[in-house]
Amino acid sequence: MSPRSSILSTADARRPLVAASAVTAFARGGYHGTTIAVVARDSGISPAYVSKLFPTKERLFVAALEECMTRVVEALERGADAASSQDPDVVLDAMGDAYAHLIADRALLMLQVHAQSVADVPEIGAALRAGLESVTTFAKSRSGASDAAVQRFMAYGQLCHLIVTAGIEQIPAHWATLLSDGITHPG
Amino acid sequence: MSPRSSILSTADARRPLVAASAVTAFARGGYHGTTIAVVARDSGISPAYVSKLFPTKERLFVAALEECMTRVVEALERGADAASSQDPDVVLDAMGDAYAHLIADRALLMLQVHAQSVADVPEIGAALRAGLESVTTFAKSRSGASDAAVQRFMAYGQLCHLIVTAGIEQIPAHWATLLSDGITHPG
DNA sequence: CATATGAGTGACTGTACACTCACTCACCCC
DNA sequence: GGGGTGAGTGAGTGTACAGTCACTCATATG
Repeated sequence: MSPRSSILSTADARRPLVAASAVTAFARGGYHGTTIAVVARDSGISPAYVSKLFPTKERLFVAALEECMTRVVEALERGADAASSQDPDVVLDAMGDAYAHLIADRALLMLQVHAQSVADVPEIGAALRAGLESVTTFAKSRSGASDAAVQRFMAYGQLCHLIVTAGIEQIPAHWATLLSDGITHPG
Repeated sequence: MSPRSSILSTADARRPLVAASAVTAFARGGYHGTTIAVVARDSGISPAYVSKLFPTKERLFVAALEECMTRVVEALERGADAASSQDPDVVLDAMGDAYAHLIADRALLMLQVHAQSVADVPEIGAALRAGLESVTTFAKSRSGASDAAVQRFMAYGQLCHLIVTAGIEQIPAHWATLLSDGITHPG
């Protein structure tokens, strides 16, 4: 243990930390709207080193997205484990609540929306599909719900994304409450 | 450019044409990923003149989004008019089919996804909310369906956006068909 | 014809950004 | 203590792009 200001780490140890910073940074500005310099600042390292850890911006975004989708599945898992019964609809509901709780800070939600926006970049599209596959298959197999119920689960998840990104939950008009009704918000 | 080939028009007549080009251009690359020069080329005018017609890129995007949302409502209207009965659920279904037909070329769909992505830009967020308000209120009032049915209509619309942007419809796996099932695709 | 008005542009400016490279320095093993 | 390996950076480079401006020219009217 050197008492020195040894901030040295291994590249392999640093990469996931940078990916975690990238999640919040890209969530804020999207793919094109976020610079490597911002991710570097959030990570406490130089832009040059970010580029060394992730050879292209695209790869950095993919790493962030993978991190994001992993956290989503973990949240669903925790929700399912905490369900009051193992009835498929109850489990699915519990997953929905867990998801709503997870995205209270908006970062994981926004990143998914941004990813949709640039899914035509092949590597990003592939990562998005992989993430959706794990979410969907997990929701289906863990809950044991019908295909239709899982589809509905995902559909209302997407509606939730729209409500948050567009800021609909703060609108008092009837059309807005109609959309938000029953969608669990962050406190 | 040779003065012969230039066809003079009024700025007010040209603006909507440029907005229409902007719809497809922004749909392709999103807000940050699309340059004014691209819109200019698609419109057959110079970048400088695009900037004269729309003083900022932001305003240009807003114009495109407004055009987009207007076309969506018009499509819903046509769908409702073509419904086989005036039963609320039937009308809503007909609107869904009309929407699916409208977004066959993906441009109007992609633009909405891109708009979500940059909805934190105040003017764009406002335009998005305005568009969603007109879609939602129209769907509700024209169909006469329950709030819950309209909410479901919108939720599955969002799921449709996800399916198309992520390219899920081409995946033969079960998780993918589960999501796409019953969502009308373009031929 | 003379002059005004407005459409439309070429050339430019300032800036921002992804990525590179030569380099420094910390740590480890002898 | 000396040399090798890899962490980490400062200073660039090339490029792309939003917005500006002085200008040309077409048309309209007296």
